[in-house]
Amino acid sequence: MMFSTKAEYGVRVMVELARRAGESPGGAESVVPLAEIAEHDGMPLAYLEHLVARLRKAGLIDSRRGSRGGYMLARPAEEITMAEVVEALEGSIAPIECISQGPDGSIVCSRESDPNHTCPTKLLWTRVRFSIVRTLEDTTVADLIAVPAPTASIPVPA
Amino acid sequence: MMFSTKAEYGVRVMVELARRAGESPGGAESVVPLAEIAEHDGMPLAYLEHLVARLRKAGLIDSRRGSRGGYMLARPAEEITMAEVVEALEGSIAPIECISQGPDGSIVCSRESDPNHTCPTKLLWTRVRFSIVRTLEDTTVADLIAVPAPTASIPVPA
DNA sequence: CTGATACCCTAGCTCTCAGGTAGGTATTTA
DNA sequence: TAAATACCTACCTGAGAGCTAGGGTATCAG
Repeated sequence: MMFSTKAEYGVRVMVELARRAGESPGGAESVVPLAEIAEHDGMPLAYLEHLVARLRKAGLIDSRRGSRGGYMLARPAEEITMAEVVEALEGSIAPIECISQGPDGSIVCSRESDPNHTCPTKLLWTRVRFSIVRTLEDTTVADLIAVPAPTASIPVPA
Repeated sequence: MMFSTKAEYGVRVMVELARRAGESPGGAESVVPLAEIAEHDGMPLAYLEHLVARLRKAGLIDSRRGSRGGYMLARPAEEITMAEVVEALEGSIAPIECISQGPDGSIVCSRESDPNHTCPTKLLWTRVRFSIVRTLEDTTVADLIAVPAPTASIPVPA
């Protein structure tokens, strides 16, 4: 297990916001109260509030306070990648503790404090990290709202 | 952080075994005592013993007991993939707790106990898992023993 | 204005588990 | 036999995931 439920829950919130954004019949902004999402998906409201705070600080969602308030996506669902969402929730994406991304974008291995002792596994973790990031960047919120209908193609066990 | 030091240490052990296998001048089998690797890489010996036990049970290394005993790779370094190593150490590869691989190879989401409620994030985690596994399968122990000079940047496969 | 709604913030709680220690037994070589 | 080494089981401990608690603050309906 690698990502925590922070990513799990957070992504589900984003998907739910995107779904309801398409629902609004008039020109309404369609802000969604968090309690509604929490109940719909069976996630603890108080915990979601923490995650949503991170998403807001990352500029991925906007909020409206007060009665009739709630949250909405800050940008169209097609323009929000999972890389942004996951990074906002989990922090910098690193497949293993010793690997991180420096401010200049280069991959840094904390085992290599001694410069003439390169870490043999750095190549592996760099590759893994790259493939994860690329996959997350290639998937947007919009990709996840179009889940196929549960009716067809799912065989019901006897 | 996603993989633990189990993967980190275990991979380093495999690489070290591969390196010393190429050293033997005669036709010697070149078994390596674990204490030697532990000291060379600065890893705790008692902890390594646990990890090595997993690698042995997975058939990735062989052992010889008694004085002058030690460990050696069970197969050529080119034929041992990181997917095997990491899976032996960490268990089944899953990017998140709710996702796992069923016995038939299909990806299972534990949130989908209710068959008419498909999990919207399953697509994402499936994609991420697939990209991780593919990267691990494409990298062998042999790829890591040839560490480039500290100067060069690290290439990433397309 | 007043209350209800719902966002927003800070603290702290609990249980799991990564990461490691300890101490013993079995097996081989010299 | 003595030393070296693999092998096994049990235990310990700090940190962090995954919450809960309880307040504060902005906004809107009436």
